[in-house]
Parts: sequence; C-alpha cells; structure tokens
Amino acid sequence: MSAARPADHDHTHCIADALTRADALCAERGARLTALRRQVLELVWTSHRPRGAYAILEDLSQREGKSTAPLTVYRALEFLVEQGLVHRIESLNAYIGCAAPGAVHSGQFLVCEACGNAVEIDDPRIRAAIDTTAAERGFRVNRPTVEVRGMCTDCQEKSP
Amino acid sequence: MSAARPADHDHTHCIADALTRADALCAERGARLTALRRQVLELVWTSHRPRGAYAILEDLSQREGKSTAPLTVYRALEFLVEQGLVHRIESLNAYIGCAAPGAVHSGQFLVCEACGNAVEIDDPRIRAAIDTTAAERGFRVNRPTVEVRGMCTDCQEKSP
DNA sequence: CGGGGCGATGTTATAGAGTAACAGCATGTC
DNA sequence: GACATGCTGTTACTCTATAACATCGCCCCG
Repeated sequence: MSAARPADHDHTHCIADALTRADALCAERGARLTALRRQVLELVWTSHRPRGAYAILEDLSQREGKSTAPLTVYRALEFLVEQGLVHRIESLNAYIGCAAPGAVHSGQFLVCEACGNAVEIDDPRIRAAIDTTAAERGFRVNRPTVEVRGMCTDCQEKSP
Repeated sequence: MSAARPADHDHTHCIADALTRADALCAERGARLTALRRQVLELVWTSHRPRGAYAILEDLSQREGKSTAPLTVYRALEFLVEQGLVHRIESLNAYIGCAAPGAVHSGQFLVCEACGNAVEIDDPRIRAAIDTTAAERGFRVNRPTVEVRGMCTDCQEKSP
C-alpha cells in the first residue's frame, strides 16, 4: 500500500484522488463541500501522517494571507469527520484523510512511532472480536477505536 | 463486574483495594509510591469514570489547601501509568484506575457514552486479531489501544 | 422579486490538556 | 556528614478545543 511507502509514491495523486472522491460523495449526499472545507481536506492530506488542527490552521492562514480562528478549522474538520472523509487519531489529537471514504469505517490504524505515518486498516477479525466480546457483556457498540502504536516495515528495515 | 454496576457497589472498597494492591506492587518492585502519588491514585479512583488531569488537580489543591501546579499531577500520573496502576483513555484525554494491576495490560476499554463509566477488559481474541493483522503487514506492535464507545447494559435498560 | 430561514463563517474570549527549564528538597548510601 | 539520585515546587508557555454571539450568503417559497 502506498501509504506505507511514502518515499515511493507521487503524493499529488493521493491528494487529487481524495478531493475527487470527496466531491463525488458530497454531491451524492447533498452535503456541502464548501471551498473552505475542501481546502481543509486538502491540508489534512498534506501527508500520510496525522496532522494537528493547529498545523492545518497555520497553513490555512498562510494561504488566505490572513489569520484564521481555530474554530474555523475545527468546524471544517467536524464536517469532514461526519462525512467520513477524515478520521481523528485519538491517541495523537490529530487528523488524517480516510483511505476509503464511502465504505464502512471501522476506525483501525497502525501508527508508526518512528516515521509518524498512520495506515488505516479495516480488519474484519478485529471488528468481529470486538463485537463478540461486547455482545457477551451486553455492551452496545457505537464507535470502536483501534490505534496500534508500533513500527512500520520501512522503519524496521532502517533501524536494526 | 462491579464497575459496570456503579449504583450497586460500595465504592470505598474499590478505592481501598486499589491502594492496597498499589502498596504491595510498589513495595515488591522497589518503586516509590510517595504520599503525593498515592493521593493522586486515590483521586483517579474517585469513580469508575475516566477523570481528567485537571479534575484531579482541583481535588488535590482543595485537599492540600493550596493551589497545585499541573506538572505535579502529570508527574504523578506518569509514574502511575508506568507502574500499570492507571491507564490513560486516549479518546477522552483522561485517566482511570487499572482493574488488574500486576497482570498483563492489553489496554482495552468499553466506554459508555451515557454514564461515562469505562470498563477495562482484556480479551485475548481482540489482541490476537490485532497481532495477526499486524504480522501480516510486517508491522511491529508496541502498544495496542482499543477503546470502544457505546452504551453499557445499565444505561440500555434505563433508556429504551 | 423580496423576505424568511437556515446553514456556514467570522470574532472574541476562555477552558482544558500537556510540557520546558530550572530550583530546591528529601532520602538513602557510603 | 557528604554525596548522589530522584521527587517536588515554581514559573512560564504551547497546544488542543469549545462557548457565545454576530454576520453573511444562499436557497426556497410565496
């Protein structure tokens, strides 16, 4: 997967793809992907590393040539998360573009502590195990969060 | 489990147990559970709801009769987390007492969005599923975090 | 075409979460 | 008793996030 090999891929494709899919999805749903929201989405996609809201805020301010308020970014992020275009990485207080918007989101991530990249996965076995144990305890699952900290393949090769 | 039935149990037992186990574990390890750290642990155990560092800070200041600095609490929490006596709930930026200190910690929680209680679980199937999918992708697992938002049994009964 | 309503954005202020750098104290060890 | 180490205190600061309220713009309906 390209996201796991940041050095090997043309990231402009990732960004363009994400924007195209977002346009299509929002049009389909009648959701308003405004210029501001679209720009924030683009800035979230700057890399495959989760980005903090204030990093996005800085970029946005620079682009606009005027200082923007945090709320502006947070509201855009809220919209994007609701639409499933962006995920929040809880353990980092940061945001990352969704790899497969429109599909079911289980919210599972492999977060490399060395390079900072986060790869979204959707492993049905993890989800099944969560559902099973929750059912056994009478707990109704709403939003399962799985964030696995560790080291990705590339970084393991680099550091023995 | 008592944690899932907060109304039914004498919580002073939970607190006393937690402190006793902490004393024993730290003595065994040669770790210094100072008066301050012990007090912070007690305040984390105020309930079965994850507590924010600043809530603990307020309580501590009140007890001491003087205002305490955030760092004081954070340092104590850091120690307690290292010793496995307290867990951090990433999705809430909050801390909760460990239900089974001394045992292996996989860091799995069922968090009720209605009452705020968080129950720690340690389901080997979830852990196995995570290990399997990580291995398949060549990802080395360091710290898996599983936080399932949803509704506990009690709250489901109360709200139809 | 005009008004009404609603959702999006702007503004200001504030709360909550966490860390850096440095000073001082206590506790055990030799 | 002197030292070393680790715990605690102090001050200041950064980052993350939200509240409350004003305004703008667009679409719909009459």
